[in-house]
Formats: sequence, C-alpha cells, structure tokens
Amino acid sequence: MSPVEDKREAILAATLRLIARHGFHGTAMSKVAKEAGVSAGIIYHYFKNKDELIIELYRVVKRGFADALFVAIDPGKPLSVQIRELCALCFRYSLQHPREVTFLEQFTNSPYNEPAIRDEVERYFEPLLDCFERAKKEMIIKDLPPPVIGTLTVDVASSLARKQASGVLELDDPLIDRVVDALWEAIRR
Amino acid sequence: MSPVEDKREAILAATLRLIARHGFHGTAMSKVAKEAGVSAGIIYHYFKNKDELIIELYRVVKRGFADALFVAIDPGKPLSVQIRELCALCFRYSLQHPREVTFLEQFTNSPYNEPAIRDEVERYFEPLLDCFERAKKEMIIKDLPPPVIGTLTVDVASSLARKQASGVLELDDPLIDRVVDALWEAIRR
DNA sequence: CTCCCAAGATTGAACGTTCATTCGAAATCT
DNA sequence: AGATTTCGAATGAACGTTCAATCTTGGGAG
Repeated sequence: MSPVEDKREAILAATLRLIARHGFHGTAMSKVAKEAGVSAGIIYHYFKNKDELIIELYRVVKRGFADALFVAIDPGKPLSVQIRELCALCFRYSLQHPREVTFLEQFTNSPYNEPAIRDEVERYFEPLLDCFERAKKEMIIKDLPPPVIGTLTVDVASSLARKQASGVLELDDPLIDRVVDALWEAIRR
Repeated sequence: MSPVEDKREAILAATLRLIARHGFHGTAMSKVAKEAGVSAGIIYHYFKNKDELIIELYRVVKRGFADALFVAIDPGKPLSVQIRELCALCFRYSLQHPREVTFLEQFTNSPYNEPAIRDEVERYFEPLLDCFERAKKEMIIKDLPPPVIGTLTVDVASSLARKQASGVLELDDPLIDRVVDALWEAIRR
C-alpha cells in the first residue's frame, strides 16, 4: 500500500473511532487530525470538507459490511441454509465491529442520509437481496418487501449488537443461534 | 396550562422538530429559540444548558411512547392477544410520530445515551416487560432475554417506521398485520 | 552515482464564522 | 413594590477551512 493511501485510511479510521465514541457533534476536524497523527490541513488534501469525509467513510464502512456478508453466499448450499448463515454473519460482524455499527446507526438517522447516497450504497447489497428474491420465488420464505426482510436480519443484528456493546445484554453463541432460529421462523413460509 | 409551562413545552417541541430535521449537529440554540418563538436567553431559564434540554426531551418523548403503549395492556384479554396488540401499537405509534422515532434513534446512538439516563427511562416500560415475563412463565413465548424481546418488537417497528418515512417502504395496514404475524411467530413457543 | 529541481505532500498558525452561554435591563405578573 | 419572567446584544471559546511556507520524493542531467 502506498504511503498516500496509508494516510487517507488513517484519517478515515480516526474519524470512525472518534464518531463512534463522541458522535458527529463531538468530533472536530482538529481532533480527527490529532487522532490520525496528521496535521489539520492535510485532511483537505484528501477530502473536500467534513461532510465529504463522513460520506466517504459511510461508503467504506458499508462496503466492508457487504463484503463480510458475501462469504455466506454459496450456491452449492440450500437457500434456507444460505439465509440462516447470512443472519448469523450479520450478528458476528456486528458484534465484532461495534464502532462500525454505532457509526452506521448515527449516519442512517442523520441528515447525511440523503436518497442519492442511500441508493448508491444500497447497490452493494443487491447480490444478497437476490438470494432472498430466489427464496421468495421458491416459496421458502414469506413474500415480504425487501426492506422488511432487511430489518428482520441486518437491523435486528445491529440493534442487538448495540445493546451488547452498551452492556444491557450478553450475547453468547448459543443465544445468537436461538435468535437466528427465531428470525428464521419469522420469515419462513 | 400555565403560560410558563406553555413556553417550556414550546421549547421542547421546537427542539424535537429541529433535531429530527437537522440532527444534533445542525440544531443551534438560537435556531431553537427562533423556532419556539422565544428569545435565546429564556431557554436557560427553563433548562440548565443544551445537554440538559436534550436529555429532558428524551425523557418526555420516551414517556409519551410508553404511555401510548399502555393502552394495549388489558388483563381481561389473553396474553397472546395483549402482546400482538402491543406490537401493532408500536407500529402505529412509530408511523404516526416519525419525528419522535428519528430523535430517539439519534439519541440512542449518541454519547448522550449514558447508563444513568437509560436506566431511569427504562423504568417507564417495566409494566410492559412484566407482560412478557408472564407470557414466558406460562410458556406462551420463548424464554429470550427482555432486550431481545424489545428488539423484536419496538426496534423492528422503529426501523420500519424510519424506512417508511424515508420513502423506501410503503407500510399499509395489511402489511403491518403480516409483519406483526411474522414477529409473533419469531417469539412464540 | 550524485546532484538538482519540480511536483506533490504536509505543516500549523491564522482567519472568519458560528455557537452556547451570560447578563443587565426591561417587561410582566402577583 | 417585589418577584419572576423575558429579552437580545455581548462574550469568549471552538470550529471548519485556508494558505504561505516547508518538507519529501522521484527521476532526469551531468
């Protein structure tokens, strides 16, 4: 990796850490610079301004999440197994990446989340949605709209991961399995 | 209602509207004053500072949400009916109060959400949790931790309400019924 | 192999703006 | 009249952003 990309990614990583801990409001550009070990000015060499930095971080984090889920797709296995693995992966990723989850939830509920960016990022997940579309056609799962399916998988995992991170819930492997079972019973036909 | 309380509530209502539209980051005290039709200084007569204003708004909104759910509790009806009505009420309230939902989601994922405030507000919902505890004892629903049950009801409703508000989903009454059915199948034994 | 220089990378102090908060004075209520 | 409520200009701190100056890099000339 070139040193240039190193610095750019250091800025993105620092922004993620600070926003997860202190929110958008508490994350000043000067703090990002200090956390990343660079000067304040250089951020504007890589990103147009603070908004662009945050939006780019959103793209990167969403892309990473999508990539993590892709390993669940294995056309050799039955769709029901693929979907359950997808759910389980959502949980594992969310639990192992609490900062990413917190950032994504903050972004989603903020004015940053404009339709253009949402549509652009949603495209990363199209192959995963295909998986659900095929399961619908084969009458394996209920014919619910994709956003509902998304809520019953990704959003439930994120919500529980946040509760785990804040200490109000202890999610161990057996409990994750039981929740995945429950979600499967919600969407299966 | 006394004029004093009027002004206080005008400030809270203005804060809710602005935060839902522009986020914490874009909501300045001067804007709150203008939106509420009062001077900037008077806010500090009713609230210690911006943080206290936002935390108090959180209490008020959470309390309103809990109160809206209480009408589902009717000891004359079977627990299974009460729980399904609770879910349905979550949906109706969330859909009719998009600003409240957006604000709550932002608050929950921000550094404002400290354990002390969370615990204090969680107490509003204890009678509702009791309902689920009894259903567990009677072997009607699965023995899942309360936070998991909460996620599978309140958080799912909030998440879908947000998607409806942002236009990516059209939630009509028949679809709400089907989602409530799905959630019931997730938690029932 | 060394020197040099142009282009890009990096710095951090400085700038103008915006923000949360204060406060003395004015208005309103009891 | 005294107490409480309300105002809005003033204050100082913090913020996002800029920019002139400095440093680094890589490659062509000698």
